[in-house]
Amino acid sequence: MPELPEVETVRRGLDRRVTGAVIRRVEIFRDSCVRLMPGGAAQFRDEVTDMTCLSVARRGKFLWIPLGNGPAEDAEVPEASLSAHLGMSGQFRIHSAEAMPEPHPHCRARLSLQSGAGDLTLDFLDQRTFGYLHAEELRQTEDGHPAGTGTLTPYLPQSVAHIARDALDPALNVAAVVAALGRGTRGIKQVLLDQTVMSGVGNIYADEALWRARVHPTRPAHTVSFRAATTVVESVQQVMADALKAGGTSFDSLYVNVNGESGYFARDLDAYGREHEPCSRCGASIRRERVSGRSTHWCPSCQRRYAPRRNSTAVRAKTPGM
DNA sequence: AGTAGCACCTGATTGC
DNA sequence: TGCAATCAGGTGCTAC
Repeated sequence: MPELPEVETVRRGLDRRVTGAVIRRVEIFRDSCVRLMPGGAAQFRDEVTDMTCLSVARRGKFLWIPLGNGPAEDAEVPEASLSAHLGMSGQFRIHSAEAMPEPHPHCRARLSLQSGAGDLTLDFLDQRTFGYLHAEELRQTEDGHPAGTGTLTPYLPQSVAHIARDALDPALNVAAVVAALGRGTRGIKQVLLDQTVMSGVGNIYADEALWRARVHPTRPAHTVSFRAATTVVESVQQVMADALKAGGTSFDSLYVNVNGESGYFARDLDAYGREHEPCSRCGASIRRERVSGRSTHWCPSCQRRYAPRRNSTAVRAKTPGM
């Protein structure tokens, strides 16, 4: 499930049942679900089999399980990382050995785990196959803070090193994010979606945060004031915290937690998916338009499109309406 | 350096 | 009814 609140819901579900368990068997049903490893599925199987899951960690939408050779102790230096990204449609499902169904048609991999509470299977499902698994090395974070949510250690997988800390990370450098949101020629929504500035924001919560902050999604970043950019960051943090409380947003069975259950935030969305419905703040009709390939929603009354100030000497092209 | 565009996939839904 | 076009919540590579 794509954005931060959904991935965090999955992380919590995994953490409760997987931490401390030992990976005993790996079945790969579709080789291409293992990426970023020269040896592919076979190498993945070799590197994770018989390793212990020390914890389940997350930064933005990236998940990883620090692996060790002995009993689970999150304080120790992990030997390796079992890393995962859910892409657009990835899911993890956990079943106890007694109640294990046949693998779902979209099941790409199944891990069999031995835990203190009994044997489990961990299925990785992914309809659109943009998600993936891999095993890799970890490295220390530069700031020495914990690498993300769900780990106390500063050890971060190599593949996550280029991703900024996420919106709900206490170690996030908010001032740097605010500065970045006010820089460049891209629209502010594009900057919000840039995972190297601040991670975890996807298409739904970008639209929601900008609606809350009353900022138009295509407004060029360099025209956004310090004050407005600050409000945008705070709105991102608030909307994600609200969504997390509701167990994330889901529209259908593609987006569920590790037990296959849906979250409830969809009914609390104010902009995303509400084209032609009245703005819950002012009543104007919510608009939708494709902006660089992504469906973008906003209130044309609360979120004014940027219109450069008229210049008496220059003749300007007519700016399109809202 | 910063940014836009496209490629990577499957499946459900919409429109002719 | 059947088939094609369109849409879906992400990331990363390439080329300008």
